[in-house]
Amino acid sequence: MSTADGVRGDRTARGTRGARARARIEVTATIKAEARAQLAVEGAAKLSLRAVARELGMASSALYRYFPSRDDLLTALIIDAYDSLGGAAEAAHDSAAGLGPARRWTVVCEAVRVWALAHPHEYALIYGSPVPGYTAPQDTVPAAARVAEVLIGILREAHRGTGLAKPVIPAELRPEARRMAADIAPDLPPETVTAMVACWAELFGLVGFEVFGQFHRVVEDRPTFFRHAADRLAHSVGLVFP
Amino acid sequence: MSTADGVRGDRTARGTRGARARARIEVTATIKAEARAQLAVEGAAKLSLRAVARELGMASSALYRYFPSRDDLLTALIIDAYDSLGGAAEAAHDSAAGLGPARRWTVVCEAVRVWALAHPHEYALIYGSPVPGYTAPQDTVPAAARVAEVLIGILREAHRGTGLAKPVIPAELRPEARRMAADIAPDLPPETVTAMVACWAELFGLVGFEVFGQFHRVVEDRPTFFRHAADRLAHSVGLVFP
DNA sequence: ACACAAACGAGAGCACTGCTCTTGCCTTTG
DNA sequence: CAAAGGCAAGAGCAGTGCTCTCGTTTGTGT
Repeated sequence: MSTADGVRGDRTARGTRGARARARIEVTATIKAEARAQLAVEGAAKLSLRAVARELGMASSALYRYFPSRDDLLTALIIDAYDSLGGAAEAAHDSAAGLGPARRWTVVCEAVRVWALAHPHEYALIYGSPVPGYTAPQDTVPAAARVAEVLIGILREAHRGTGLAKPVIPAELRPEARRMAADIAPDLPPETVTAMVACWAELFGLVGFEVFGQFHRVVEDRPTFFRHAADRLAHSVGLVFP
Repeated sequence: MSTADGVRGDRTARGTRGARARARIEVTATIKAEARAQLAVEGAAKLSLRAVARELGMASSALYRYFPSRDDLLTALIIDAYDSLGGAAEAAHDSAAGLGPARRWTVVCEAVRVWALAHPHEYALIYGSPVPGYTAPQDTVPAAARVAEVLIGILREAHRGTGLAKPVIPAELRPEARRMAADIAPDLPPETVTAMVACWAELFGLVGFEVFGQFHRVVEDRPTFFRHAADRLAHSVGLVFP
């Protein structure tokens, strides 16, 4: 057999064995780190492959061995950003293990907000206008779902106990609610899943408005405002506070 | 006096009198129109001054007589987009004059959604990542407030009648709520204004998720889903359905 | 009415970008 | 050990935003 390790016929860097392959993933990580640093300073629009290469002391053309195009570099950064945000949400959830579902919901929401404020350009990359070709690459889908997964987990646990009220839904939304529940969380009531999807989007509306400056001269005490808004979302999805 | 018409010493195009000034605003409009056309096709990232000039049959350098930089052109487009969205919201509100406040709220929300889906790149320009220097120019503030103004008008009218329930707010949010109410709508209860600001952000979270494809393979019957979400927002801000 | 100044359009040019192609080195592998 | 292929570098192309200069046109104050 031609490729000894179980990797399909990638043209470059098959496997992680060997010094060369190791160097490759290390260089890839270095490039991403430098790109992320420039992203944090200038924003996605001004991220320049040549500037990254210059800072790394290599020829710009050499960079194309690792990322076929600038958009592919951006896509890699997008996936990393989703991962970082997902990790932050999961860490916040774990750190609040002792609290009830409603409190944990708020904690996770606040973690999303804090992460977004700490990484505004990365947040813009994933929840602002999609900069590359306007259609999100399929690779980003699983990474994007991690925050939602955390929220679903909270609802699932509340559903097993008694801390979950079932929202009301009009008849015309019933079929869609059943479809969504079957796809997302078959063990939860369709009404809960529907409300959760809406709250999910609304959460990022709140965070986005703050990160992008839409609350400038409108909301001043933003932590308090957000905390209450997250509580309202929790209530709206059916979580009850003790 | 040196400048006859009451305009301060702008270096270019003082006043609207004269054939030259008229030609100037016409050329300005033509440039913006062509830029908007390219924006709709390619998105803000790929909007090119040279391409606009090429399409208009003029030298690229001539374009700088009308817009000092590419970012200034984008800023003009941003203001126009805010204006267009605000106009759509106002038109929807007027067309629903006969309905009650809660119904009108939903109608306005749906108008925002429809406008955003019809002008995705312009929506991305104003509510996605702020492409130019990351701080929104002050000129955009009044234009941005128009949608919020429509929603406030609905709440104001409901408040005069009996169609507005007062949301509940924790004590720690009281001062901020009073401050917001004083700034935004002193004639409305602080609780209402606070809930309205949150709903405002949440509305654009819902719209943004749909426009930017975050609902891909999650929500299918999006009009119905959104209508119900808008109803929930109305309920959450205190509007009661008949 | 005329002259002056401002506004204008066009062209050349600079520094920068993403990306491709070719050339030579060097590690890995059969 | 030799062939193959990953790798880095350089040159080069087409495109970009933006500046500067140069005639020309147009409006206006004396």
